[in-house]
Amino acid sequence: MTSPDLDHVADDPPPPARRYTKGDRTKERIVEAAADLFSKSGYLAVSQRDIAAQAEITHAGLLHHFPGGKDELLMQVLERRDADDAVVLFDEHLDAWGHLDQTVRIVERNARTPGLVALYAKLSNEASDVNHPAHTYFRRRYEILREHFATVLGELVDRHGDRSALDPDTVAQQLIALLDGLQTQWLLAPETIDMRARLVDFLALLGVDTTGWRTDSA
Amino acid sequence: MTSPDLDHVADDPPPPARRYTKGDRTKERIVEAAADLFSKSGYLAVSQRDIAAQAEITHAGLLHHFPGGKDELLMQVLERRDADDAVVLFDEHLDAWGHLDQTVRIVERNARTPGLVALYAKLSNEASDVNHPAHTYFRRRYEILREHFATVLGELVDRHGDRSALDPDTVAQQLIALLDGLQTQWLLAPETIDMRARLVDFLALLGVDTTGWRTDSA
DNA sequence: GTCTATACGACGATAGAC
DNA sequence: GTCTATCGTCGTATAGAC
Repeated sequence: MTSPDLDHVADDPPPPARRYTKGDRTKERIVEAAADLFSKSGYLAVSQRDIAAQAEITHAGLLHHFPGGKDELLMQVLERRDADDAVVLFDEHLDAWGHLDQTVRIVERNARTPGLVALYAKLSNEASDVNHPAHTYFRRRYEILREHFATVLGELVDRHGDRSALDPDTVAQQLIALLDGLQTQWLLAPETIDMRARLVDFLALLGVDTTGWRTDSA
Repeated sequence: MTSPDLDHVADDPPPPARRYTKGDRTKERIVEAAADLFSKSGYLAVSQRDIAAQAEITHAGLLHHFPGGKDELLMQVLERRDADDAVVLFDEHLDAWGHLDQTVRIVERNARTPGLVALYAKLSNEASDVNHPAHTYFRRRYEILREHFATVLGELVDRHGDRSALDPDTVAQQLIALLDGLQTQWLLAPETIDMRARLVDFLALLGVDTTGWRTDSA
């Protein structure tokens, strides 16, 4: 799937509460430009020079701030988006049903931001190579997601005891797989698939009460 | 998912039953080299010069046979693999249950060929861009797959009438999504997931009798 | 029809001046 | 902190030898 998560993934030491320097503002501009271009054209189609131009800096100037080049920029963009999603996904005030509801909402939002969704989808596959700059990031990401949904689904299975044969952890893997796979099809041919409806169908199949969600508006 | 399909996708006019020329053999060597390198290193990491070198030909010589460069080579590699899978997937002597059984077998085989699986996975996401050389190919591919599984699932739903509320076409979308998504997780962290077992779980959830399949050997 | 030689512009990367 | 200059490699293209 596309966005949920992290802060957790990038658990750097807390930033030393420094003052904003000129370089920080330049960095900001560069990351902004990178996010914009990545979302529009994908990761691989964008060059360092493109990003530098949009940030109104030289190609070499960009590399001064981000020696890792596109890879490093990419991580910045990912972590930035993740911070947003972590807020809604890991809200401790929600019960299991509420968490699934949030998941549906994230799917709905994703359907409105194809650029970033496509970026995540491409990356999560590129990153299967152990040498890819985002490999560790995505491994951690899926680990956290699986844990999250296993907990959520575990609670729901306990409540509707009728399906107690289902193992929360493996069902979580299935749920995540479904979300990812739906996105692949949706990105390829948006008019042929209703991601939200298919997700709700699956939850219904699991025995989750989806009344109020079930609007098959494809 | 990774491989099933086509001949159907590349519906060129039947080849004019020509004799093998020297160039055909060279083409063969080049496609072989491309398939090998793509599987090992992915599509984007491989250069035309790499392929040419492995095929023992000049970079420009390669372009004589494949003016479209890597893109054209890519399609050759894809269609070659597809020809194999079409045989087992679209076998008309099989009933619906047999077709699902073949699907499970393909998943098992995929688990033994990570290179090509990774290539397909990366491509099916890269190809969401309408300008990608394989965009049309993948659209067609998913269309055929959905049709195929809709038919298969439709028959099974008819037999076990108890779940007749399920729409074969949308369930087919879910099944394909599951297969794709499981691969993403498996490529990223093979030791954490059993693709075959998760597929069988899903089929069981649909009410398909999976006795004899259920070997949760993760 | 098969292939080599050669060149072009854009890329990621680095060194060093200001 | 930002620049210019330069490197080797990439995909692409063309001219012409065999």
